[in-house]
This record gives sequence, structure tokens and C-alpha cells, in this order.
Amino acid sequence: MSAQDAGNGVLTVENKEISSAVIKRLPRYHRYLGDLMAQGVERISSQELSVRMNVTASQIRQDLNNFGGFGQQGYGYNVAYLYQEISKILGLDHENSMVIIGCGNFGQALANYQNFENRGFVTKAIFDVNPEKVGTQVRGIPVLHTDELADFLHKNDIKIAVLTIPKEAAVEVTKVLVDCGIKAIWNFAHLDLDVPSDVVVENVHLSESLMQLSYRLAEAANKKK
Amino acid sequence: MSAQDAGNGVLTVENKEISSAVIKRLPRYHRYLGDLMAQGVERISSQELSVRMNVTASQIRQDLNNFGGFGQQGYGYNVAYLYQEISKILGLDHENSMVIIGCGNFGQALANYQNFENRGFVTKAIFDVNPEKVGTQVRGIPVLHTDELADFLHKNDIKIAVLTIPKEAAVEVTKVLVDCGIKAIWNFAHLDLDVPSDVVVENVHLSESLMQLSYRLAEAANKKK
DNA sequence: TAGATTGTTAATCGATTAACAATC
DNA sequence: TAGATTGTTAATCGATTAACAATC
Repeated sequence: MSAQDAGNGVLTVENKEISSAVIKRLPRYHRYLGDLMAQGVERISSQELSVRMNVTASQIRQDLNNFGGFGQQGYGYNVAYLYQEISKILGLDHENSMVIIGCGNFGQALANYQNFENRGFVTKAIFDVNPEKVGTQVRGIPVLHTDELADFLHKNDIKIAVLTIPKEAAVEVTKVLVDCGIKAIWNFAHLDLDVPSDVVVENVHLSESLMQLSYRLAEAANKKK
Repeated sequence: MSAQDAGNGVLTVENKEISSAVIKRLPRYHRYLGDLMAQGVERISSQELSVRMNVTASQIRQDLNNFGGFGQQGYGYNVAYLYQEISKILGLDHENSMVIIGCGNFGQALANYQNFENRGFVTKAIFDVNPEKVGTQVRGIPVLHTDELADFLHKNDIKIAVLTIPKEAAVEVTKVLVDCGIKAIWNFAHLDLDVPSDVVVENVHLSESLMQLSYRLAEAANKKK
């Protein structure tokens, strides 16, 4: 099948929807390749990588070939090159400006977390309705009143909105975000957002993650009996 | 196929491994059923639920029947009963005591988050190596030195350890946890933990979640062109 | 009883793994 | 060149959806 340049420097295969199973694995490849680079490893075969990552070599080659041929027969993959290409695919080659809505425990924790910035995810402002928080700063990032959200979004080029507010407030804020043209929402609120099809939502439902752990713990205990 | 009582009051189907795809969906069923209860809905058919949850009715029935027949032909499912049964399956019918290791941004945010307690996830202590934090409290939960972790685990019946420390420290702490008999780890550190097969690990890799969002945002932008 | 809806089997679809020709 | 390893097609496996008999 022919591969073509989509205009952003990333090779994408024509007319082929990438499955979400593949997308979920990309950041993990990125992480392992970053570690390999830090270790000074220059090249790696799908076989070697499969052992480290505990997946099949076949899956690695299949996954990568969704985006183009990054390897070389008889050689394997150049670690730095592959890392760079996956970075591009993941959109880490440009800044992704963010706003955080909700300056509670998680909103503050995310704002304080330096690592996102290293990957180009830069928080420009935090929004909250609490008058005691409005006007303060978190790691130099201003906390504004949620009433100013629409105005701020119109005046600034924001790519990603992070929702760390109670679910009751999330519906209303989501409407504002969509109206202001936000196309990506990182949702920590415990509800499924209703958005137009051109808006992508990535959910982080911590309590659901914890329940899965609890299930598997209980299941393992039952097996023993 | 015959269903039998595994001794914990939860009906489980014999000799059948539940797929992780099913397990991931359980907390969402639980959430929707909780919402329905709050709305005063007494019964619901798989068809009605499928519309609300945006999945197929077939999938709902298949998923539930992994654990037993909770419905009734011609009637549907009793919301309160099904909610209760799924709660049991998820291990929410008993307390799950936790320790949080790492009193940084996320450790504190998780400790401050009241909601986990409502589901039986009770944090008994937080551990950190920072002498300025040791001896303080977060929402009444004591912060102890990580050196005391093994001793604390021996003296208290802790079910779940939450890892919110940098990855460099995570390997060593994980060894201590495993040695002390911890069987469930909720891992926020950016590495894949190496644990015995009887220890379950649930990963929350926030930066990987954010990268998936970034990918999908970039992909949607490419499509438009 | 008749209608509704489950529990469950069968069919379909998609994702993973295996195999191997192409090629560096 | 010969050996290694990719890119890619084919085979397998598992998960989802459809269909319907069982039954409340």
C-alpha cells in the first residue's frame, strides 16, 4: 500500500482509520524509545523491543507500519529516528496550549506538574468560581474566574481544555468550550461528555480505574480459595 | 452453563476468565445504574440502557451474563439490585484500606479526594521521604517517613498501595510492597512495574492519556485538510 | 394468555499473531 | 554475498453483534 506525506511531515497511510488499540500503545512505544535513547542504544530490532516491552514483535511491526516504514531490513529501527517520528505522530513536535478548568486538588496538581510542559503541553490559565482562588497563581499560572473563560478562549489560541470540576458544573462549561471552538477536552469529571463529533474527549476516570483494581484484587483472592 | 456461588455472595460462572474489555466496562455500568437510582428509576431493559450508554443491548446482556443472570425475561433489570450486584463484583461491598506513597501533588490530591472513601477506599497513611512533610497530616491522614513503610504494612491490614512517586524511587518501593504482601498497586509512576503474577497493578499514566488526546486532535486536524 | 425481554448460541467483525517474500 | 530483519499477507484468535428460543 502506498504511503504519502499528509503535509505535516508525518507519513500516513491513505484511507485507513487507525484503531484505538494502536493509538493506546503509541505513547508506550514513545516512552520505551525515550528510555533506550537515554541508555545510549542506537538501534533496536522489533524482536529486542518486544522482549523489553513484553509484547509480540509482530504487533510492534504491525503498529508502526500503520504510519509508515520506519525500519530497515537487516538492521532494525534507529532509536532516535523512530522516537522522533512517533513524537510527531503524537503531536509532540509543537506546543499544545491548555487551560485547566477547576482549581481543586487535581487541577492544582496538574498545573504544578512540570513534566507536561517538557512535552509541549503548556497551561496558560486556570479557571475557578471560588473568589478566594481567583486572582492567585499556581506555579506562575494565573487563576481567573470561570466567567472569563469564553473571553480568554477568544483572545488566546488554546488547543486543549482540562476539566477538573464536579460533574454538575461540567455540562455547562463544556457548552462554553464547544462554543468557543475547543476541539480537545481532557476530562477528569465523572460523566460522559456530550460533544459534537469534531471534538475529541479523553476521559480520565480515576474512580473507575480504582474499581478495576479492586475487582482484580477480589478476583485473585477468590481464585486462591 | 452452570453458575455457582463462589462463597463471597457473588455469582461467578465456573472456569471462565473474564476479559479485560468486560472489566473495563463494569465501573461505567455501575455509574449509570447509580445515576438511574438517583433519578428514581426502578427497572430498566438492556435496550433502554443501551441507548443511554451508547453501546449495544447485546453487549450489556453478554457482559452481565459473565457474572450471572441478574435480569428477568419480560421485565428487564431491577436497577437497585443490579447496582448492588455490580458493587459486590467490583469489591465495593467491603472496605479497601490504602496507603499512598509519595506526598507530592498527586499524592496529596488523591488523599484529599473525599469520594474514594464513599466507595470504601480509605487511606490510612501517606509516606514520603521529605522531612518537612513527615509528621504533618493531609485531611487528618498522617504523613510518615518511607522508612516506616514496611513496619506499617506489617502492623496494619492494607489492601492497596498507591504509587505517586518518581519512577526512580518506584522500583525500590515496589520491592518493599511485594515483600510485605501487598497484592494490589495503583501505579501513577511512569514505568511498568515488575511484580509477581499474584500482584495486580493498575496503571494511571496521565502523560500517556494526554498524548492520546494530542494524537486524536492532530489526526482530526489532518482530516480536515 | 400474549407481549416483552432476557440468556445464550451462532454469525460477524476486528485485532493479534504467524509466516515469509522482499530487501537492506 | 549471506544473514538479518523488515513490511505485509495470511491464519488465528477473541470480542462484538445479531438472532432467537426460553420464560417471566
